[in-house]
Amino acid sequence: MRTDPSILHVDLDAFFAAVEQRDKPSLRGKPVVVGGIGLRGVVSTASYEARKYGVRSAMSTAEARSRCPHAAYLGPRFEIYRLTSQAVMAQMRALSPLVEPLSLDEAFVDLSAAGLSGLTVEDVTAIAEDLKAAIEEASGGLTASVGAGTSKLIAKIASDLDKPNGVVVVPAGTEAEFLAPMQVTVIPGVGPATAQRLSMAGVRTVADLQQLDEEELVRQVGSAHGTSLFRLATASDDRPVVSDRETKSVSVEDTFETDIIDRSLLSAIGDRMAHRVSERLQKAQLSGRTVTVKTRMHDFTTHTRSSTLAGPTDDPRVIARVARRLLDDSDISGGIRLLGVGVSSLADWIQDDLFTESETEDTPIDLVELPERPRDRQVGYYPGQDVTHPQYGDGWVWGSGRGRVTVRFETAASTSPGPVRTFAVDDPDLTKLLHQAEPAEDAETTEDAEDAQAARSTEAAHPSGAAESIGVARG
DNA sequence: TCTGGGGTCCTAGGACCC
DNA sequence: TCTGGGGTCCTAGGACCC
Repeated sequence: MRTDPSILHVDLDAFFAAVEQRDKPSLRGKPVVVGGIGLRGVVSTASYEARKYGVRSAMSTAEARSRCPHAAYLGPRFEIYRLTSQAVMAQMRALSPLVEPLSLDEAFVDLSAAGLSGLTVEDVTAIAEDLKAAIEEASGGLTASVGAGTSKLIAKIASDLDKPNGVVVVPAGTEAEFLAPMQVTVIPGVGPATAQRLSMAGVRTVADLQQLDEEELVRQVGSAHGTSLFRLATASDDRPVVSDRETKSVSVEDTFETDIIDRSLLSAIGDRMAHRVSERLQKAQLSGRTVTVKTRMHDFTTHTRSSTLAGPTDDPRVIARVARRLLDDSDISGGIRLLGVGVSSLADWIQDDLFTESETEDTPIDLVELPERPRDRQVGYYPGQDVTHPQYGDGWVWGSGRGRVTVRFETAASTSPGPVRTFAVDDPDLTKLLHQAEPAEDAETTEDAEDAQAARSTEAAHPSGAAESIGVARG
């Protein structure tokens, strides 16, 4: 066990909202809510001004709007947050080489790795104040709250006690009494379900927890959880600060504004998600063996289907193919509100493509998958088709019918959905992008003839014949 | 107008092998 | 023919975190 409070936990105050207030001076001092702004959005971060009205993280945006109608409601700008986060993390790394980021706005810093020892409460307080000043300077005015103690648990809990813009250092040797009066839910990992079980055993505070013996705790909440909870409650937490934790999975998911029943539309969306997962795997130089498809029903019940390949892949076609098969095995009757595609069992190397053949052996799937035949061919658009518009940029067809086509615009790099707009099918501004998947027999119009031509040239560029069914022309 | 999106870790059961 | 244990891998679901 450490003998001085050398672990810091740094937590940026209302991070997303604070960045927006930094970049838009008119929002300073006003309620700001960052999160999903659609029908089914939830709040990511509320500024302190908005919290006065009861707006909280994870609350539905609809409820937030009713509590604080005059707040500014903003969609998240993750790229900006990421850059700001990097600048902040750099300040911590300047203090100590051992920094463990937990998210964009939180990190542990181990001062002992900086060669600092025998630290008093006054020493650590001064270090924390200096760090806060450096963070404020480097981030363009963001404040942080810092907790310090002899362990991660103590530092983490301490950083929450004087928010925003505070510093709390817990002296070595006082940990158990520091924790004792607190509710068990202050311990990270104790959520509603565990709290409920513990309360049935008469445990509400950490002091209650400290009275329980380990075997009893394991009986209540299971082996792993019970053991770790017992250690945390008695403040015997010697978990190290770990600077590079490996990624275990990569996934993309989307909740739809309204439930989707149409299988061909879901397949097209699933293909897109597979491509985005692949892009992120490739960027991180990762590949994985297990593909998972997640569906959430109208009643919020959630199901996953997964399939493990013989070797790792980052190939969008392979991920899309497996995902499509898993989705075909899923019950979507009644419609689904969410679809997700993920890859896990990650390796930092990519096996040759050989395994792919054996994987698909028992479930033959055409290398070039065409979207199912559109139900409404006379409109000339089908779900998933790539289009472009001079004003809105590149997008893809979300749905069509009755002489109109609905398009979702999003940039390839963005993970968040863009705007959805509806056009007349003969709108001259809406152009079909060259697309592999358009069946050749439909090459009646000039555009379609170009499509067929493009399909052939795409074929030439992919001698395997395995051009993506979706997204060929996307930048 | 209920309930996001990105993750991590754990459990439990079945298959399969020794 | 019956009875078994242990280990590993895979799958599905759940709790939890920011």
